[in-house]
Amino acid sequence: MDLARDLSEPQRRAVLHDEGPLLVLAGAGSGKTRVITYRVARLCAEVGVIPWRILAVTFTNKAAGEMRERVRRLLGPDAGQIWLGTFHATCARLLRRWPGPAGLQPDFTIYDDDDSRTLIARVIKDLDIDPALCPPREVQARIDRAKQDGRGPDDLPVRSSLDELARRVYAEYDARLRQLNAADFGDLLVLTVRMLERHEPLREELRERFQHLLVDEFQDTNRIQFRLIELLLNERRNVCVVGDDDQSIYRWRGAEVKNILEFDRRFPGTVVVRLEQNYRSTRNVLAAAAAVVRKNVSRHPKELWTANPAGEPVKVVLAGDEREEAGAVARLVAAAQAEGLALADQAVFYRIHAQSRVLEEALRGRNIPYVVVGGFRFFERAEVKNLLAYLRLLVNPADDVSFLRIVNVPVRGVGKVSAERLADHARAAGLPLAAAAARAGDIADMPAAAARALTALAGQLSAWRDALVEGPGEVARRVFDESGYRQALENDRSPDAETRLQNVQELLGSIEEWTLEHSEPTLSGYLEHVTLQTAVDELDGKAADRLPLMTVHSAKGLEFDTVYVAGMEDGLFPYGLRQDELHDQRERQARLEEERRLAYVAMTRARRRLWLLHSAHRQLFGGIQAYPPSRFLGDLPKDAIEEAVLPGARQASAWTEPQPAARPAWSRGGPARGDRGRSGPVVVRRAPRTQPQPWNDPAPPTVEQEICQTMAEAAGLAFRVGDRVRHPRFGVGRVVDLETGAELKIAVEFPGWGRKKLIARFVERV
DNA sequence: AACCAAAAAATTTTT
DNA sequence: TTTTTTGGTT
Ligand SMILES: Nc1ncnc2c1ncn2[C@@H]1O[C@H](COP(=O)(O)OP(=O)(O)OP(=O)(O)O)[C@@H](O)[C@H]1O
Repeated sequence: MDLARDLSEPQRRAVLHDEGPLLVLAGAGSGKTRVITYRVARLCAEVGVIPWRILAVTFTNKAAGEMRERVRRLLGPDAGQIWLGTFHATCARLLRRWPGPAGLQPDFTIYDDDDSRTLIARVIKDLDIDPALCPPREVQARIDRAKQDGRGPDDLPVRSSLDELARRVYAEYDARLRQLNAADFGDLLVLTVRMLERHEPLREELRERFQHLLVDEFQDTNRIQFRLIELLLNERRNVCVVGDDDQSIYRWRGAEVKNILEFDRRFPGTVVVRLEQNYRSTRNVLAAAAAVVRKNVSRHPKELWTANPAGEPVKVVLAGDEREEAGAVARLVAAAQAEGLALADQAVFYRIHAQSRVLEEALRGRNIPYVVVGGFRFFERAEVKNLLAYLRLLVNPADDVSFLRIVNVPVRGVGKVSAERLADHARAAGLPLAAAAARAGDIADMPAAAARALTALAGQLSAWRDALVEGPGEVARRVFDESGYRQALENDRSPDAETRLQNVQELLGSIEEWTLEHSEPTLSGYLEHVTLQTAVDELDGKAADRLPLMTVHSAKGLEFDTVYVAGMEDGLFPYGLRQDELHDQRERQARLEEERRLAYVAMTRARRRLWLLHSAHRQLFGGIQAYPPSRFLGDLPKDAIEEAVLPGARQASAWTEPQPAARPAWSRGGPARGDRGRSGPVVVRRAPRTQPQPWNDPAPPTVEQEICQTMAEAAGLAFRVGDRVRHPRFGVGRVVDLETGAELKIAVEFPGWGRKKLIARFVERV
């Protein structure tokens, strides 16, 4: 470990900081994560802190894995002992070790978002509340928020009838979770905090145990996470937090920037270290990003400079529609790859997942391998969740949500009515569904066929449970075969049945693989690993070279040589500021600032090259609309950027007939009335911009020509303005312009024939 | 109970 | 536009 070589002077100060609270507040790419990594390594190697006495929290499992790997390189195998993970994973680990004090039983199930919503819907039904008055999504959001703030049902404000309903549902939902021996994501934090608050001996034990706490990305922690840190700190207060208030992008799910901005007030005596040098990006990239975030009013101004070269200007590209935009991205990626830049060193970002599809199509069209991070995740697919539900039921027989999921998968003649009867009976008898199913014959009004199926299922479940000793992989395979689910999928003649079968096979493979990688593999451990996966975990490096596609949120903390941001339009990025939906001006302002920070995060992921693309028109959620360029593009310093207009956007006037309301087609109740606000897609009438350069003009090629050129090169058609070409009919001429479209076209000036537009592949270079 | 067609809803961002 | 829910038929 060579601190002098690997760290700047302020970084070293943070790494060498002795005891007491430490705050590293610094801009993007300034080496904050490196500080945590080296500090952990040094605490172990030089200060002599025992690795398992260190707790370091990262934002994603992937970040944790990378940090562990780096520490391992600095420290050796002891790195495996460090408590290193996300808040959720860390809490799950604590709760697994001390389930009792938290009010759980060992092998409790962790419910993901979906499971939790399912249970909430069920509770609403059981409480005889009209679901129309009380949408499960809405209630779930309230419960989540409450848990993030560490509030129970009785702490909820009651200002409306929905508040009152939500409070009742929350109370019953929590009671149900305990009954089912389950915890939702929020509970992982809530139960851990409550356990520490209420059990002094355990609190003291853990305070004694963890001599040092370190938290990365502290700007996006919420109240209960802050509380957890407070509870774990002993009188030496060895806590090191790092973050950047400009990168706080999770306010919407309860993150409190205050946690970092007021950290030194909450912990008097905090040593504050600022890092002002960016090591990641070129000067142009940094200047562009800084110009966007600088406009925020509520921020702590900070210095950020770089010794890196100015590099290429940031490219701003206007496309006619989302397909042209996607095509341009695909071509640029291919061109960069042809120049030797691996796909994994590039990345495409977007504001919302719905944008990925058209990009995927364009990439498939060019045979560019890609991976979509987040979105519809593998473990969220119905067929995968079905098998997982069986497995969860083996580990936790009280898991009624899982039972209801699989009770008729594969179809075994237990329909809605029978399932409902079973549930009523179980509730009256105070039994879990699986236990009630074992004696289904005793239930009044239960059809004989359904009763037989239920008893058989119960029998199978207990047989598989007995087989758990054979290992997770073996049991999973048996469940898939013996439940008849495999048969059902094989017999299914629908077009995507094959994919579903493959997905389940992949799940079985994933279980085997996980089993091999762990010394004491338990099914319960695997299930936890699956549920606590974060989006970017899929990006683990060992796979083949693929282009990552992700939302800007998922990109936080990552870096790539070249970054493409698609959809830089007002109404899409910034998103969600529509005046007619969001009346509260303060809230609007706060959201706009968060969108700005989001743009800052997106741009500062780029090391060398940054492309910002936007479309004049876009089809999203059904309807086609005109979108003005993102206001963030207007903030970019002119001397750090270069603008280009793709052919589809040049004949803009043809496109700008008045568009109806700027809202999703499905919610449109006629044209929008009144003020649409400054945000959101509006009708734009854009004069065609930059004319193509005359061929004899000495000016350097415009970006659009450059784009066309890189695209052409990628297609194996390397034409530049000025090249001499031969055409079978017109003879030899000189290229004066390039144009993209479905086919690359070039404009050629032929002596005697004049200027001709030709499809490039019919022309030969001479 | 199972299946299919028609109607309704949904779209930020995620652990 | 796509996905989920519903209602009606077999
Ligand atoms: N002292 C240094 N000298 C050279 N390179 C460094 C130094 N410190 C960090 N880097 C490099 O700079 C890049 C950014 O570092 P790091 O990810 O630690 O920054 P960060 O502040 O956590 O970034 P962000 O907040 O944007 O996620 C990395 O590629 C890292 O290897």
